[in-house]
Amino acid sequence: MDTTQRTEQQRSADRRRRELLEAADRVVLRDGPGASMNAIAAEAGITKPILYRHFGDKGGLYAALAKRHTDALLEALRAALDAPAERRERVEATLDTYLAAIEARPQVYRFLMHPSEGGPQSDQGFDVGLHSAPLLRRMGEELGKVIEERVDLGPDSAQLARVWGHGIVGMMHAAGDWWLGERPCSRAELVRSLADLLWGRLAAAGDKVGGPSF
Amino acid sequence: MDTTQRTEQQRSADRRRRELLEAADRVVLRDGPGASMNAIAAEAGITKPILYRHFGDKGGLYAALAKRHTDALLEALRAALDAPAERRERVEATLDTYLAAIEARPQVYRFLMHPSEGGPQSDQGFDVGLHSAPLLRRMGEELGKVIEERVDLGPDSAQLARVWGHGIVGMMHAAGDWWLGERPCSRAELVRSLADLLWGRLAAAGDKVGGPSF
DNA sequence: CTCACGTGTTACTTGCGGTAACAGTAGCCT
DNA sequence: AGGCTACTGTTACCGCAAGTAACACGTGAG
Repeated sequence: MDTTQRTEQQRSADRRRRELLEAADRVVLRDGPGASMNAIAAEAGITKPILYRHFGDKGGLYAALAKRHTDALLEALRAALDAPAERRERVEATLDTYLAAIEARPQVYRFLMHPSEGGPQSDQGFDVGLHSAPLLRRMGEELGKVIEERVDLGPDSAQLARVWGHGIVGMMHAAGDWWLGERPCSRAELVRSLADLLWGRLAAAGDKVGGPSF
Repeated sequence: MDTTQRTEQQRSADRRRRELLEAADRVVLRDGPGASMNAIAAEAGITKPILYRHFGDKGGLYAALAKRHTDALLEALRAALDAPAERRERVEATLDTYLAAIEARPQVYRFLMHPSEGGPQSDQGFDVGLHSAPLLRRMGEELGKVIEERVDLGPDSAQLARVWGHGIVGMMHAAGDWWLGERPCSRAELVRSLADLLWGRLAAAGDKVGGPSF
């Protein structure tokens, strides 16, 4: 049987794969999301066809690359989410974890969310919709699950929790994206503002009376 | 003076421009967001360089195309947002307006948000980050302004309102995107769920006691 | 020794965005 | 009238990136 040999070679292949991914990571961080397959292959010290043998096409490489970061981020979020603390505290910790991650590695973040906006002639890229969506979807689904597990929402809780999961993730993402671009306030303030929003402060606030021109 | 002639020709150019945009619209709706400049030119009955003379580059065409739809959507949202009604009603109307729009024209929506995911060899596209962001940004800014105008948030209201504007838009967008893909419930239910979230139901709900494995 | 197989290469095709360089046509000026 | 300008349109091309075919080297098994 060749099982032993096969596993041997598979290990070798896996190691190469990891090396290639790390090289791709370096290139993406340096050249921005518009990195070409040629550039990645060069960084890895090899040539294009090998990349294609390992990852099929550019989407495959991207997916593998995204999965690494996505998994790491999701794990951090899960930790914040599952901490034994008050709900508000957990929510703030989760928001802060996410925002800290995108603040610490904006290049990675931009790669995952908005590929192809780095280089001079820029685009020439692949697709984001096919990959960024999965990241947000996964986050939304996970959060939905956690909400359903830990919060008592009465009937239809499953549906409601999923809606909220995706909605909250989207809120976090959009606000984070905007914040990262404009930096209008500190991270802590942003976290607090968003938590306040989730805590119903919009409903609780009063109308402004002396509105303009009404 | 050649002002008359100039305006004359400008009008002609504007008409052509509109025709080209409509052709582009048709192609994008048919071929998905991966439509090539050649295809658009062919649909318009002309050839590529004319498109480039009118729009500069693909980004220009995309921006013009996006602006049409974006403006229309924003106007509808403004109407729902500025209606003379209770706040919760206005919020629900706005959410419903947005969701109805993306439900009615999912192709347009997918083009604006996730270009390049239609065709078989798909990508080969331009960038979305540079264009979808502006749409969400504009919506977030507008909503933030309205919130600041109409809701009494105490000190720091400007900042808070902007954060909330972007956050709520992101929530709406992510939930709508997910909903559009999976259709897990009716539009009305989704609107209600999201409004409930904004109304602080997350904070108000109790913990689930018999959690699994804790 | 040879044969299969995995790793690597060069050299190519295809298809895109984008750009010259050229051709026809309308109106204006003298 | 006849030429000048300005616009619209074309064909043919460049550059570049994704993806592929075909060939070359090394190595362990029979």
